[in-house]
Amino acid sequence: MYVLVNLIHRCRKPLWYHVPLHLRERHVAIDDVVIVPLRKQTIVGVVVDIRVALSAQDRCHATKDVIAIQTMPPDRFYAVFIKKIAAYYQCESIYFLMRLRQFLNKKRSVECASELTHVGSEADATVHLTQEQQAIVEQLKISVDRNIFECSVLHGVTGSGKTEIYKALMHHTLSLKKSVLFLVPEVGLALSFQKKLAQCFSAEVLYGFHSSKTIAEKKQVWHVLVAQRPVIIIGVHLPILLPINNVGLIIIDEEHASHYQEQRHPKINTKDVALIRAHAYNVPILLGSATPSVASLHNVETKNWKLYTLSERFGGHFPKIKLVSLTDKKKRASFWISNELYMAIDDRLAKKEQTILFLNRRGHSFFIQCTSCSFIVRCHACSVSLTVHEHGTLSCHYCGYTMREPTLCIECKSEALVKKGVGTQQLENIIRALFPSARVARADLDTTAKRRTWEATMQAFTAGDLDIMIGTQTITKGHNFPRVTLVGIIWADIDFHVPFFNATEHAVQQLLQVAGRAGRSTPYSDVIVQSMTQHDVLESLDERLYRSAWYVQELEKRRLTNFPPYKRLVELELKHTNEETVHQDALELVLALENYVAVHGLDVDILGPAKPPVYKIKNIFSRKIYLRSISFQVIIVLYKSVKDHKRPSSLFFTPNPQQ
DNA sequence: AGCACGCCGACT
DNA sequence: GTCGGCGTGCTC
Repeated sequence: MYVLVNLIHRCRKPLWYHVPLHLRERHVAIDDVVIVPLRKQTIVGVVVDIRVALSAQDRCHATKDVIAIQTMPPDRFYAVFIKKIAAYYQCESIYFLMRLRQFLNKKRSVECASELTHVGSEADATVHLTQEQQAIVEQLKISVDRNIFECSVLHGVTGSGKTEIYKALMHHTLSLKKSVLFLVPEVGLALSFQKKLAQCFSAEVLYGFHSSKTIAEKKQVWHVLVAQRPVIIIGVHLPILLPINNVGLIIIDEEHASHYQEQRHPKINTKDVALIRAHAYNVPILLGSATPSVASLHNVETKNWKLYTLSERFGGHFPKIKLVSLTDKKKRASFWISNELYMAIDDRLAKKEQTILFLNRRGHSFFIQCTSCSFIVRCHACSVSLTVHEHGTLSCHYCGYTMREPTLCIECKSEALVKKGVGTQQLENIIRALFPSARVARADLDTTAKRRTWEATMQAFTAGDLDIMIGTQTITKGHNFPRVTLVGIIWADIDFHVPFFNATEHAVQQLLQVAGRAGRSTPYSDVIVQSMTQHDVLESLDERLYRSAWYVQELEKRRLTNFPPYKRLVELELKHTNEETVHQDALELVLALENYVAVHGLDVDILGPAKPPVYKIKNIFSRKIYLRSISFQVIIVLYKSVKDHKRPSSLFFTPNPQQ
């Protein structure tokens, strides 16, 4: 017997292998995962065809033997699901299996890993719900019971207790012997949720599955899935691709987060894949957020998605929001701290209350420039300036390249080097100088290596051992600090002018998330929003007005500019080591696309080619082209007409791109 | 993806 | 004459 195997190796041609006698009893089938030799390596592949004997033309090579047939967790919908996402991302199914590679590889020894020994008391299963929460849970339970595909958006203002609803639904799903996929947009959140949920679920049903878990811990999950036990799996990207036969509910928390899209190609978006999975498995999916995405809210209007609202805070009250211009020099205590913010911080210190200072410094950041020749220290491999870090080093956010801070200008040898922009480190120094007696800490999560100190900072802040915490996006989500009565946003409009259709959406969501850290258990609290320019969005920066004011305005803007959710958008990215080559390829690709659209009379807009803001990463140049249409299927037809053209650059397809 | 093969430039 | 750059193409 022979099998045709698609290799996990970006080897485009499937190859024939012989199934030796001792493996025949395993009844190899199409879509089975097998381990086969290739040259001197052993690699994983998927069976795509089976023959009793090979014809003469197929047998031109001496076929090698299959080494093993891999035991996968049983999952009757898995093959169909993988085929659907392969069609959505216009790539081969094998790419998705590559993400699960470490579980498929030879080392079978780990498969019989011993059961974890559980320590600690049995978890307390009681969940206390408000009437508002209880009513929502009862509605959602019905779709879990009935096993039907249903999308629900849970719009719960910050501090309204969305987690309590998740908990109740998790209990219910487990009681039906079904599993829950619980997804959050970053590892730090996955860790803190696991801690929180461990108080009401035993370690036998609660599993984390993400990059900060060891391989042994992940193998443990694999083992549990093979055994088909009903479990809760918490993660970011990977869990949505696991074969789980008994999924009963998928929960996407912070569903607005752009982080759900992976950074490397194919740029899988966990939320989109989860929607496809829920549909393929006929299970309900719950999308929770204090600031639901425009796309999800629009689906409530047009696609019969359900919308549930938690409009009251569990404890505490909503903060008072104050807008302050940063441009008036006379009104500043320091360059980045307005008088209003200074007075407010001073007031909280006197009252022994806590302050969060938020600085969003993605992209433009803290760099070194020469004042005599205006040279900026840049990365040699990426098209970005190097960022100033502690201990006199400069490093690149994209490739990690690090160098010592120069004392002379590299270009003109002048000594007139200045640090420009604002960074959390610099802000910390300013705050320490302004408030020498305050206990100040910084919580930015640049490297995963710093996770320990980051957690320690979070804990100290929660316990009240700190007065002021300075941080970036990582402090915007999830955490509950009861003693915070002041949130200062240093530079609110920093991201408003990013050239992407949903730039303001992401900026507003982030600002509301961080503003929501204030007043979790106090009757009063303030948010001071500092900005460089006047912006009408900032005027209505109140989460209670999110749907009634901001969303309505933003939706109208999208309609007028022909962007999602009114049109479907796909990003094509070309990459090559030579900039001239990628530029030529992009021009030719646009011509080919325009030609096909004209000949076949398709209703598709072709935007670009554009040189992206960061056009070189690790010495690879990039160009982007956007395809826009009412119909995703028409975009696919158009893409298929050009994807296999011969060109030096590699071409990548990203549906529903998130800036 | 690796790894081998192969065709041109630099060097003992 | 040989060493080694990496461009091209194959892997059952």
